[in-house]
Amino acid sequence: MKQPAVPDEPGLKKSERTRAAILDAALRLFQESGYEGATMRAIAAEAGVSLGNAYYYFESKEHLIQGFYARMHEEHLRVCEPILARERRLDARLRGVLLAKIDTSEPFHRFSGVLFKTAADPKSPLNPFSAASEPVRREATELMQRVISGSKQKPPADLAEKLPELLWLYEMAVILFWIHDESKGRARTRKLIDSTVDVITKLVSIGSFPLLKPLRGSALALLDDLRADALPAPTSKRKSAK
Amino acid sequence: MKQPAVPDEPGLKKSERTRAAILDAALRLFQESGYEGATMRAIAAEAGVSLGNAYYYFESKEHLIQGFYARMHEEHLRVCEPILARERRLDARLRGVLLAKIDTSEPFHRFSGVLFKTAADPKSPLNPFSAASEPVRREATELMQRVISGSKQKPPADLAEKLPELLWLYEMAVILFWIHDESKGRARTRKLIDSTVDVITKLVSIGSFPLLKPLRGSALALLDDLRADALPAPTSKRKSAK
DNA sequence: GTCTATAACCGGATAGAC
DNA sequence: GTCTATCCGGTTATAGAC
Repeated sequence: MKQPAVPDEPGLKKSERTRAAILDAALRLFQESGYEGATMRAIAAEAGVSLGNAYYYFESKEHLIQGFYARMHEEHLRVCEPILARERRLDARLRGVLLAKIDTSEPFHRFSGVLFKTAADPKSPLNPFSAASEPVRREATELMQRVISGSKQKPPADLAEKLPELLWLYEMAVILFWIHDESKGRARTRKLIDSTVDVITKLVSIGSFPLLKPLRGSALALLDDLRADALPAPTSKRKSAK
Repeated sequence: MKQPAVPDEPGLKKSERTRAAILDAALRLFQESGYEGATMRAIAAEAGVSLGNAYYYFESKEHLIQGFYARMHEEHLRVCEPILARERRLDARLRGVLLAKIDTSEPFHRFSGVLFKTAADPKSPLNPFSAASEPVRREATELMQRVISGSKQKPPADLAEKLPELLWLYEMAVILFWIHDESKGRARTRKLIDSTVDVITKLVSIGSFPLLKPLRGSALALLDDLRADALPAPTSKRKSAK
């Protein structure tokens, strides 16, 4: 019995270890050579397994990226804790969470374009709207819920209900911008975050003016349409799996 | 052999005809078998040329999609003419142009996902923000300019200046939604267009309220940041963006 | 010098033996 | 679970034909 790699991890079955070794090798090579540069053959070799064996654990090269997602989100959560514990203003909380996101993502900026590329395909399991991404999506939305509920500002009820999802969509837009951002220190993305957080908190605070009621109604109806297409309704039970 | 295909087109050089034949074959096979299903070998065969020859005319499979873009935009323009001649209200003009867009795009919905996927890659020439896409982008923005200037409604000057670009971005968002839309007759995209056109025209009409001046200022500054990223801008000095 | 064709190459993915 | 051998399709090298 050969030990593939990472041979002395405690309390893990062999298959778990092999799987982890492949994922580790992949992430290492992705950072080193980019997504295209890291061939499946090289990843398998780096992990000390055969090509076919790598495919036994990961259906496709794209599926290796799922692990990347999960690790990045974990790291983001960790970094957000002190921010959410410290800040009480909505704008500071939102700004902190977004800056943390791009900071923790920085090591992967180089191949994030390819990542987004595959994520944009409606058929890809990596698509953030897909059923496969539901756990990640829910966790990210919950983080936004915490951003709101921990702040002193209280938006009107109908808006508050949709706000976490809206902010998640906004976070995705920021990430999209970041992917295209080649400026030094991602200065442009930082500026964008500043500007947009400004606009958003202003929108939320004036959102309760009676004058804007019809507009708010239209906008919220719009969000319902959006979700109907992209996501199964969040409250619905798991009645029919796709 | 000697005559590739489409042998009796008038007034075109052989090379032009060969090029057109390859593009025709590609679009035909894309619709028939999807983007992945249509292999370069099959496209070449369908066009009556060798594989190597197809690559002489089109640098890569992706480059075949450029032709698709151009044709779709042409068709869209054609269909928009009567709408712009007829309608005078901003909402009707905008709605008409967007519905025309998804209607003319319908035959290609099936592989539009892959299309968008490649377009999302920052390095791809198909990326709508890239330099290579500048002509298409400019033409689409000009169409939005016509939508505004031909309407009875007159937005405030600072907003009017940015509006065509904003509406183009909005159009892109609608297309992104449409790509993911599998509902019958694209009912969801149609509904989305209705809702968003509603919201947008309301925003434009209340956009001149003095109350909203600071918000408008923030939003317009935001758009400047956005464009600075998309188009190579005069470099600002390294001021601490923190 | 513009076109066209054939024969590789390379890497993602699969089949099937052990 | 792990391997080797192979397929398949995008892409490239390169040799000739017009």
